[in-house]
Amino acid sequence: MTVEPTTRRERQREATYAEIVSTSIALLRDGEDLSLRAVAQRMGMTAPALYRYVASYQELVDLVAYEVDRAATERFRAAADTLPEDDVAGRLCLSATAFRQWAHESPREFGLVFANPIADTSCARREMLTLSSSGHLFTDQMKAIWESNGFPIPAVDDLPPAAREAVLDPLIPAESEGVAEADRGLLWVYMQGWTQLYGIVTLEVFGHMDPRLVESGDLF
Amino acid sequence: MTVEPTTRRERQREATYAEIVSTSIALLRDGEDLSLRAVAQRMGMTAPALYRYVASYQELVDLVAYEVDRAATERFRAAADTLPEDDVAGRLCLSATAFRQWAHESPREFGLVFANPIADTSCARREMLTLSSSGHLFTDQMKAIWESNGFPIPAVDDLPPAAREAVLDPLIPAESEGVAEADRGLLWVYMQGWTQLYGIVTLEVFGHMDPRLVESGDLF
DNA sequence: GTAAACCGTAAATGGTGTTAACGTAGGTGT
DNA sequence: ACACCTACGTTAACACCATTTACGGTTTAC
Repeated sequence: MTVEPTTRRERQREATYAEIVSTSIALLRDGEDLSLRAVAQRMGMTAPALYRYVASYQELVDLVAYEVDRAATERFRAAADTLPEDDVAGRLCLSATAFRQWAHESPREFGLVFANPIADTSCARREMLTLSSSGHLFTDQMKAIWESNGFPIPAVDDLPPAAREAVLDPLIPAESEGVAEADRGLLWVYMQGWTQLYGIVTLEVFGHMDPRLVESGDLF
Repeated sequence: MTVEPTTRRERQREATYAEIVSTSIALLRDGEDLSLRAVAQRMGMTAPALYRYVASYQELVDLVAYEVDRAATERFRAAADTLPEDDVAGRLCLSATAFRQWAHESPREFGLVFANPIADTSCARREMLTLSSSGHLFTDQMKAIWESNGFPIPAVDDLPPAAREAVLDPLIPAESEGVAEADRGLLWVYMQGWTQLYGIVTLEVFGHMDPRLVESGDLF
């Protein structure tokens, strides 16, 4: 990963940096809400000290959101791993329902990651977004299905111009690596599936959906 | 509507009640964020006075969200009214794109109405939700299309059990009035369409979607 | 060994929602 | 017409929040 000229000071710094994030996550898990003061207090520090590590409250939120996404993705991956590797469709299905279940168990975390404005602050997450964990997982699984099933994907030339741009030069979590340009139509169907899953789950989590709709019309 | 034993006092109360909401909306429109103090100041009052009218900040938010939804729905309806009444499909399409455009123009208001948790506070909106304006508009338009086109809808007996419950006894904005029980499959396709539209728009507004995807794979 | 960078502190500023105690006008009952 | 009471507003205070400033002590580097 990163080079490690760990000059002890940098190690210590990195450690508290990690502790800040983990403390924040613990805070959320305990149902309290995220604040600089609360995080600092749990660490035995005062709030202004955190400004040595993060530039603002929003930056802390972005950091935590990234880590939460990373951790949650592990769950989605683990859910898929209960099936053999060749059951590609089943694996995606399990990951998707794991995503939904996670969202319902921890709506606050879900809101943090997936229902927080990103664009306006030109924040630290714009860069992180391109390498978002959950996005990578789902595109990978999508690719696995396609390589196995060979289900039909739209030709990249048949896409609307804006869509063609978007799949050829993605700004959004999508593992474009390893997908030939001609097969980028795959990303298009990924995006459509993702909006569907995201829409359902978000409506449910925010209470805009009938709570009695459990496992029915999921992805596909 | 309501009976009107307006004893002058009640009229005055109702007036300031309305002023609170309208002031809040004006506040949002000016880009400032909603707070009891800000609203009170604009009205020439002090913040604690507002507690004579709303029980908490969250209740104010719910009230404002409801009114914002009502006002926005007028826009969606007006957009549809640029087409003749028999172009039912075109009207829905226009309303949907108006919805999307509105969400982009006023993301704060959009977040207020559609990306705010409802269930946890067991709040005042749970009742309001059942008669949400935008939900009614879209179900009405859906019904108009179906009555004109007669496109295929799933039989209510073919639905998964949970879905059958939900369409027969809806908790969610859906104009079930005037739809025979046997035709409630219509509500099912409404919900599916709504999740799709909602998913796309929410992703876009929150910046999780490639900004270069403008008008492409909308509803249908 | 000395200078500089780093990391923490306390104090203060201005913002938030919310509660309590208090006055004062308006409408109500006799 | 008088007393009463309720509704509506005030001020003061509490607890919490992000953020800035100025200051002290360690750790590193030269």
